Amino acid sequence: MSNLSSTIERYINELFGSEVESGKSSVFLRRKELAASFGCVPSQINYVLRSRFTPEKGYLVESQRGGHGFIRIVRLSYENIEDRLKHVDDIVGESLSGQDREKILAALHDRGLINAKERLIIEVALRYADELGRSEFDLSPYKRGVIQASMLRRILRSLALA
Amino acid sequence: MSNLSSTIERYINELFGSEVESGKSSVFLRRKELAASFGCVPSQINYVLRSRFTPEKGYLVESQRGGHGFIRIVRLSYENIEDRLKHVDDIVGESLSGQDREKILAALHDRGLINAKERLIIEVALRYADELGRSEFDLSPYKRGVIQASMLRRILRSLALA
DNA sequence: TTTTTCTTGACCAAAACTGACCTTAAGGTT
DNA sequence: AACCTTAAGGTCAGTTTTGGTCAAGAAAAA
Repeated sequence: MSNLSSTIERYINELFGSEVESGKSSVFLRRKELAASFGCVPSQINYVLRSRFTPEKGYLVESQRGGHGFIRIVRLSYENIEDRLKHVDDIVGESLSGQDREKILAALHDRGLINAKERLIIEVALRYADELGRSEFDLSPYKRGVIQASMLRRILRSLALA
Repeated sequence: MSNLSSTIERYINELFGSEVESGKSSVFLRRKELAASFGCVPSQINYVLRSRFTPEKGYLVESQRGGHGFIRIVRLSYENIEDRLKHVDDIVGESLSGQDREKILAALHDRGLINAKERLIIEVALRYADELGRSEFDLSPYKRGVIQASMLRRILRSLALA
């Protein structure tokens, strides 16, 4: 529990403050300073970012090297995560056929969980994965469906956090 | 907080003014004057242009040496579909490294071509493809980059057409 | 015991900035 | 014209300042 990474994670979360509702808040860090203040090597910070502040969890991380470099963590809001997450596993099964895909995306769109543009992006990504699995890796339709299902689950999870 | 380059970048952006809707606006500079007014060497201006006013960010830079020399920065707009498609192919190369991915998505986000949520979806989809290519199919980093590049191209093309 | 997560340090990459040296254009001089 | 001078801007390599990556070992969890 009280390992360094979790401590640093907690510290960064405190930096975000308690403004739970704001749609999109962000925090700036200096890698070297942060590492120094926790008495660890700088790459430890990268580890924390890589393992805790991922897009899959609703965060975007940007950075700049060189003089006045920085690390910026963007959090895309944070509300009734539980509810929305619950839907995701309900809605997306183990494997997704082409027809499932359309039906599910239509349903998500209807329910207002995604808008038209988001639906388009997801659709294109899933179809590309399907096509690649067929033409490049010669996968069975079922396996391709499994891949699409996990990709969709990931996207929806990250969206649920966002 | 900010470095010189970013300050100069901001200044130039102010020169463009807020006429967001004029199809193709441009700005003229004298390199030496600008450098003098920011108290830096002239080549600093070239650095700012090279790093901030790139085609990827939607700009073209022209210049003329000699007496009455100048630097002209043109802000491009992509009104018709062909231009947008061409721009997509322009900025997404053959293969994408993890850093290319972040840079391109950040640039598209900055320019308002995608919003934070859309960026998150794309990011998660690309990362999933990358991870799958690595852990499931044991692909080389380059090949994984190729896959991500084509996936991103498809997504952006579909958005350009929409 | 096996697997996953954490931690570290050596090495790498990129951004910012500077200054010495190069190229090009305009306009005057011969 | 041909040449020279002056007034731009361009390039490049070196330095400094950050952050990034990766692999190996330690610690914790399963």
